[in-house]
Amino acid sequence: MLDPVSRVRRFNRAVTSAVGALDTSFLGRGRPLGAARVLNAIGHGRSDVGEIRDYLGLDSGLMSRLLRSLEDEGLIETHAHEDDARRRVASLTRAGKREFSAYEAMSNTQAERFLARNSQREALLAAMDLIASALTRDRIALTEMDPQSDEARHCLGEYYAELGRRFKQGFDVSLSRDPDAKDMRRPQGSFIVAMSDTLPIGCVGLKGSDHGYAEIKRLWVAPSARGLGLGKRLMNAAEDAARTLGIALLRLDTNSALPEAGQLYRTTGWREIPRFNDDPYPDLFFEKQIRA
Amino acid sequence: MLDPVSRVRRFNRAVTSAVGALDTSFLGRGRPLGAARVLNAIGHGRSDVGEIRDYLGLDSGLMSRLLRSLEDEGLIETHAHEDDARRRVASLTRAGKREFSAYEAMSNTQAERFLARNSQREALLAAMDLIASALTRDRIALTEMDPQSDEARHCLGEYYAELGRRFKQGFDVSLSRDPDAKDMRRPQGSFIVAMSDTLPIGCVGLKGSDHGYAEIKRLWVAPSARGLGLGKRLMNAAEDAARTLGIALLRLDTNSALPEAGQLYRTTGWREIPRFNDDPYPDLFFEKQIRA
DNA sequence: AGCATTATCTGACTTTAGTCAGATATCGCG
DNA sequence: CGCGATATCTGACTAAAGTCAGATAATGCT
Repeated sequence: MLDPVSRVRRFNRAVTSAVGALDTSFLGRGRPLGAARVLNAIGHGRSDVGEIRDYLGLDSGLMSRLLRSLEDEGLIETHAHEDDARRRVASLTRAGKREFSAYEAMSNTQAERFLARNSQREALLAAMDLIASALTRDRIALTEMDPQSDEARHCLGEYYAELGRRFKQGFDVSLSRDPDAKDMRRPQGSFIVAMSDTLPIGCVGLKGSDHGYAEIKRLWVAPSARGLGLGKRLMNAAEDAARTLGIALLRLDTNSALPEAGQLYRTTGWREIPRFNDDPYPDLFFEKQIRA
Repeated sequence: MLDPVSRVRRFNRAVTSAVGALDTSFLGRGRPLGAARVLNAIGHGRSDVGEIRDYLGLDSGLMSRLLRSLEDEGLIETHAHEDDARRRVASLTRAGKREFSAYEAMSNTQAERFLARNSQREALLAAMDLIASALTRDRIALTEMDPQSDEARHCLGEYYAELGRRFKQGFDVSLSRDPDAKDMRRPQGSFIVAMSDTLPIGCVGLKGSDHGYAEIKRLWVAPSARGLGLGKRLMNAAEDAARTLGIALLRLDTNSALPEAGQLYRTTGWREIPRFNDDPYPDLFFEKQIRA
């Protein structure tokens, strides 16, 4: 049982039984699993009834009854949607929030126990990130975000750390031409984060300027998400953003110590040009004309 | 959402939905999940009705009805157990085997598709092994096996490959004092493999001799299973085997390039002794007196 | 205003899963 | 042989999940 397929199937069996255990523990709060799932979906911020139904894959009749039962328990309230009175919006009552926290606490303890029982903590977490990214690759969402949001700052931190590891001389942001956050916000520019579920796994910045071109900055993909074509998706999104901002010419700088980046640019219509700034880190410069 | 617990929970969500997808595809064969699970348990070699019931955690009434429905479909037959007519033994009919293969094919294709869709194949497999080992650590079974079984040879192959990587001068089995398989079979000795589900993840050999002592050889734990105390469990099992064989003195040789092994021996009652053989690879020698 | 579309809800089901109290047959052991 | 233990089965339930055909109400578009 050593071939790749058997290994995947062994993994499936192992997680199936672990997942089953969590479901069983959820039953411990005296509520059927279906109702518990709806309650948790609402707790995690999914308020729109239709959205919850899609997310959980429920029939509309069933969904309606589950909502009713949670309402009867006094855990949720529903209101008509502001802009469309056909739609309903659910929210937790005070009691619902308590109940939701109890489920959250169970999930958290279970996760903590798993981590505490095992000594290869960092290796396990990296393995989990990798597998989760592979499993959810079709559900990676690219979202425009503020360059100073938690998600963006996480990505940038990881990006700088990686440059520090990969450049022979290390990397110090303060020596680099660090773009101003405001140049990566509309209307000057844009900052796009790739989210897999709740985890930021990649980013790219579009930095506007008044030199007649905008720059692509801080393209980063988490190690656990490489090989999924995410770099290309981020670059496309950045180009789309540039188009909506009426920008026709893009430039970027990079370093030959990051060969996969250079490779990506060369195969997606970028053209090498002479140095156009005095940042000490980059040694490769590219330009791309985009058409609206 | 970057703290360890959130990462574990993101992983949980990702695999939950993947596992759910497989369950749904199992429904595609027009049979409720419960019946499909019983059929697959039988196909995987679990024939005893009680064993299946335990494995799947079913009530005896429910189990009985599921068996009956599979029988009505003509997929299985049940007979009284040879030695105990109260127990029943189930087996697949020809049609049952066909149906089972159809489920197997679905599981295999799903696994293959997952591997094919992702480029980091080896990294993914290693991550899956690691997580599966961590999740099933309580269910790792140590089994005495023939040193020439597939499982044993897999372990030995991995062991030699690892020595090759860790010894500065590499490792060539033919230069080492490779123990004869027959010295690691009863009644001379023993060979023990640690199985996690169907995957061999560790081994140890007990090599009998006529010098008044036996040797511990080929202690190996798969990288994905380190940190679970498996080395110690394997050593204990080998000592137990020695006791049942009436052996009172154990020796072993090892190399200082494998510090975790030396550490294990020192903390479990082994005492360093002078070189007792002319094998070119080891540079550390230990001995342990065991009491019956 | 009229009408097809959309979102949700209600009522009337069926199927699946699970529970529990006996019934039946066999076994191990004195 | 007799008796308590064990393995499975049957019947009679309940609960949960899921299905489906309308009903109701609001919306978007002409």
